[in-house]
Amino acid sequence: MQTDTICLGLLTTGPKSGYEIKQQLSGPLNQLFNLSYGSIYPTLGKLLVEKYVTCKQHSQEKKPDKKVYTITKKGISYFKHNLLEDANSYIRSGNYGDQVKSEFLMLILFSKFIPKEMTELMINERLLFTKQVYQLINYEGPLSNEGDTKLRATPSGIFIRGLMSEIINAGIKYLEKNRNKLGK
Amino acid sequence: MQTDTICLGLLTTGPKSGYEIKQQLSGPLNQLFNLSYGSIYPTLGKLLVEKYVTCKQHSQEKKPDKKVYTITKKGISYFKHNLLEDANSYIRSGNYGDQVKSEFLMLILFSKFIPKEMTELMINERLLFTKQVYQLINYEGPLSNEGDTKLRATPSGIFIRGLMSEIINAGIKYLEKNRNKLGK
DNA sequence: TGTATATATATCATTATGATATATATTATT
DNA sequence: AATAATATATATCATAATGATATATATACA
Repeated sequence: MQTDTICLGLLTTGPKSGYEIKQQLSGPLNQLFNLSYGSIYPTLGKLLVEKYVTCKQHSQEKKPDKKVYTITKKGISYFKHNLLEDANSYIRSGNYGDQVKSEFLMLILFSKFIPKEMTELMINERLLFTKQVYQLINYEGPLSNEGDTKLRATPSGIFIRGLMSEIINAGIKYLEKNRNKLGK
Repeated sequence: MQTDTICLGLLTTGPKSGYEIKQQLSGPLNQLFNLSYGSIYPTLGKLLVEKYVTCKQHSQEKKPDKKVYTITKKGISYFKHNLLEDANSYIRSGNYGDQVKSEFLMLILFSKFIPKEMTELMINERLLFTKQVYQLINYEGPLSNEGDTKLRATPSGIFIRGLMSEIINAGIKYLEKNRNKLGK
């Protein structure tokens, strides 16, 4: 899925800044699709030129100016069109897996070349991190991010949240039970 | 982790062609780190120039020429050095998560804009695919790929295989139980 | 007979990353 | 009280990676 489709998709739940789009993609619901600022900001610029979004500059007293983007009618139909094309090519592609780059698992794969205290440290940090993500996903209280709040209430948001929760939990449980088998 | 480090790391288990490196990264043990041919072949070229690997051209009767790369002593020490740097910066980074691009989950996230028969199809294909991956991971018989056979026997290979198996299984179980909740 | 898949390498336009720059407020540390 | 680090916010750009395409042959399949 292209960056423009993802940006527009996230804008369907309400106006957002580039910073908020990035936040949402790194936030509790997510880790489904990483995007850097270097691709988000230029994409929003292009979407503005092509009138798929409009932009309002909010000057805040205590923070830098915030550019809030709103999806247009043209943008919505463009998004829907792209999404259907993506769904079609996903089905036809024969490749139903995800694209993953796991620094952690590659380091574990080559862990026989790494001092075992270092590997232990890596596993400790990874466990702490994934437990935090697990708690964020299962957190039921109010969220500061509007987009996350809305997504959390939709069927797909609930579905994905549950899926991520199960997967992350399986990873935590496995790491805790089997980490001792790594060091031989 | 850079492409050169990964290529050298996979070559520590024995000589390989670019095609076999790609195979191993898409194979049963893996999906830990995707790399395209467009980054594997130029990287092997650079590693050859810098004498981190040697190359023997095997002309096969029925297939195109195969360039088999072997890691040198210089390559091994370069690999170990890079790996320790990567492990260090992983620990210091504060970012212990993975980089993921899941076309499937992004399509599910926006599934309210997709006809439900199409979403059903997508989920069916995804389930078939992940079940196949699960079987490949848990397959105990002989493997055609030498590198996979060797990796399967190492502690880190066994560890990662077990982890992937648990995670994939959690995903399958969740999808089967909860797919009906998506369409409302 | 024609088509699709597997083996095998290579290139390249387009896209994405990761680092860096800029600026300010708040929180944490020494 | 001073300093460092983190959070908010946008933007650019050199470098790196992807995804598509090209080339060539064999086998399996319909």
